Amino acid sequence: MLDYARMNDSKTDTATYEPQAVEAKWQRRWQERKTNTVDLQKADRPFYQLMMFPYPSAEGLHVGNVFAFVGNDIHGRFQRLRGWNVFEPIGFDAFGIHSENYALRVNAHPATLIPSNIARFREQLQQLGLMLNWEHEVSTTDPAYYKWTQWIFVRLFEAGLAEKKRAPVNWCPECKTVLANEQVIDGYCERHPDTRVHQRSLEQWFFKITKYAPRLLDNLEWIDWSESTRAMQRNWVGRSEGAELVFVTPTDEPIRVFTTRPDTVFGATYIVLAPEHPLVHRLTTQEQKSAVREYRQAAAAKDMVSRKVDTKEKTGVFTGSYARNPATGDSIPIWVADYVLMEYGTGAIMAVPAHDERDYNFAQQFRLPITPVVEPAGDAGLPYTGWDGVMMNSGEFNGLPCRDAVPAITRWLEKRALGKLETQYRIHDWCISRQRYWGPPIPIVYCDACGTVPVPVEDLPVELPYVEDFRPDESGVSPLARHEHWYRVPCPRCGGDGRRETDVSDTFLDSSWYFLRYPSTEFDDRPFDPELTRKWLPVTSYIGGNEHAVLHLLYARFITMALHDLGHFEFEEPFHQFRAHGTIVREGRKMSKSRGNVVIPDRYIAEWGADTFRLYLMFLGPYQEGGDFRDEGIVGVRRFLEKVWGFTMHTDAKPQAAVAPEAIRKLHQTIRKVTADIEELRYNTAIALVTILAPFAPHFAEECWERLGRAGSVFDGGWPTYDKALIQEEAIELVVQVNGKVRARLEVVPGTAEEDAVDRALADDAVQRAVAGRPVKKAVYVRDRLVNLVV
RNA sequence: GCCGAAGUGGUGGAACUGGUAGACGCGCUGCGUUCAGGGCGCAGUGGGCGCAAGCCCGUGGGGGUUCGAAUCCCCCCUUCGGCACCA
Repeated sequence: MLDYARMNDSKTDTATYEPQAVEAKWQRRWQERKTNTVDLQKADRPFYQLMMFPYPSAEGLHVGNVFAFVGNDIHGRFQRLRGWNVFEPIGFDAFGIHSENYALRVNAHPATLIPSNIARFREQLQQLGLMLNWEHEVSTTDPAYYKWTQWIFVRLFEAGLAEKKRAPVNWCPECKTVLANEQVIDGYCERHPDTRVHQRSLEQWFFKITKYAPRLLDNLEWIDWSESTRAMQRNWVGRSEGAELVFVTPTDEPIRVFTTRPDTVFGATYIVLAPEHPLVHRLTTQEQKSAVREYRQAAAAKDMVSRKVDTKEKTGVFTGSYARNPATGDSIPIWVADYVLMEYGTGAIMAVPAHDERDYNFAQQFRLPITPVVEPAGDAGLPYTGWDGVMMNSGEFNGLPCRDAVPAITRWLEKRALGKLETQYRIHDWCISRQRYWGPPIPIVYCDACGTVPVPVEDLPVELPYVEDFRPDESGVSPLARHEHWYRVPCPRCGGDGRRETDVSDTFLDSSWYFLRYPSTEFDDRPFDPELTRKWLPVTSYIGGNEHAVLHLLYARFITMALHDLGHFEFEEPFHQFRAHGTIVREGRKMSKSRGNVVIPDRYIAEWGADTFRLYLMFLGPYQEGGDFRDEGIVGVRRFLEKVWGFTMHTDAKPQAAVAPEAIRKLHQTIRKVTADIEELRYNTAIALVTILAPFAPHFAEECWERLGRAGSVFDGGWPTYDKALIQEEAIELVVQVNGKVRARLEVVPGTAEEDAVDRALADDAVQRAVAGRPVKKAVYVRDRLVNLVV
């Protein structure tokens, strides 16, 4: 409703701020004038600002996407204003179970849904006013893209980094496919929080990421990443330093164990094998045969969750055999128990009940001997697991501190070939096979004569056929296995009868290299042009959510390292700088559809405009922590823009107009502060001060720029610099403290000498009252800041 | 248990290398705007005492270092996130 009286009241002679009109105008103009594109070949100051490309869901962009993109965009626009040639590309991660499940639910085909979802996303992204370079858009479902995803598979296969093996894998009965370890949360499917994952033994393709474990960890020390993200990766890769020790058995094969405490080997009173351990069978005596068989069957029936949950109640069974403790020479019993896991270490442990909680529980339960070999520094009961102690009951090593005993004892055993120092990693190989439809087919052909044959590069891509029946089933093979006309092909090597691999690859393979593709989208004969790659990569700045810390970010690092080792480029880390942003909650709670508190960006943009919405999202809290979205808050940001609008419309554009020195000084102080804030991603505090709005509210800034009579785009105008001399105040407030408490404030000229400052402080009434006649013992002077008088 | 991040008014959050705690916003209170108000303007807004000038207390809790601590050190508590029968 228009109120003319009010409009006259507000003394507006220019139209009021109408964000919708301003935004539509500038979005159109940016497109026409190609404001947001950068010539990748010619650019001489490349800056690659990467945001995590979205999965184009049917629901459209959610506020988490918007928060992430706007944060990236501000940084990208800012760097551009500072003179960099900023490349800010976007794409769509459209393959995968997520899309496929949605298609199944609404009874449609993903191949028809995805294009319309992408169209919708494009429209929404346009509305946000991001500085996106649409000429380099990618979609992982485009054969021109996944041709190279398959090419990466072939390269890794040829390098021996991909292998097919039968292995116990995580099977989600709901997804009807295997999951990578990274996709299993506490034994439940990442996508189906109520569905327990169970073990199933299947032939699967694995990438040997474990081979890269040491590098994936070591490089974390020098890459410039958020500490939280690095910590998550460190935990996930999980390095343990220790030793591998050898326990001789009656069979010809000894038991190898991994331990982080080789110093305690004299206290190893029994051995435990995982139920799946290959030696169990041969080490089981006749009398124990049925008991062991029964136990192993029970363990196999348990799913991974219940096996890992109960940590106190231990179960196990004696094999009837004994092994020789390499340190004491004693015969110690060999047990089988499911608290030892086949996937970690060697699948066997030496049990030191005096110094390990689990072994202690087990020993008590089965009345096994407990021999202390570490004398604790203080008085600690058993089990004592600390490192502050000295060896006892350990022969010639008695009296040695634990830490020194580790190398000493290991070396002593090594002389007799019974041990060596060893490092273990928790990470497992990356299972990339998916028994589903909506993904790039794994480019392999099986041939009776030639075996496993990779599809030659010139035959790529292996296109995903359009099939109506793509519903997954329990069989453990992909729906593509039901389409004989597709999988029956001649062997690429001998031309004989061949059969395609029918599994498709994990979505995370698609997204593990998209940033390599962006600069090179125009080339269809190479995945990434060597020259452009040398110029634009590694990515200069990557900002995204920590939900991808151990999935996408780890896989992308691995693929980059592998391609580096194969000689494709110089760098081995894809993202020199990565910053994790926080999450947006609403009124203190997580957003969820069931709670009905999801922020729908379109609505806010329609009501308030994209600039206000962008600004508000950034104002909520520290970008790296996220914030609480409250509807009441957004109005303040809008008022702020309106104030600036009114001010701009009334400003005389004549540059020589006399401006108060005070205003110039404030401006320069602001420039200094805002420059530092944006560099550090402290967007919330930068906004509170500014007239320098462009990275935050780009349309708004363009409009003001134009109305102030400037030519071109504000983004080509450069970032203002501040003048140190102009920041200097003419008079500053000097705080006077007496015994650390503020008692007075004095106006002084900058650079006042200590003596003068103290004299002036003492002359002040309030200071005199506080001093109360006592002698001044000491005076602390911080130039232009404060005087502290100690009495 | 291990690793990481964080605890500041009614509220979201500011505070540079230790130097005026509470910027900026929301909310609230009062006043004004010839009715009204999801508008605008002005003033106020950490707690306590006081007519006032002013004084005292205050950054999760307890110690410490310092002329001076939200900030540094030690111990503890809480919240969030990651890892976890990982040997």
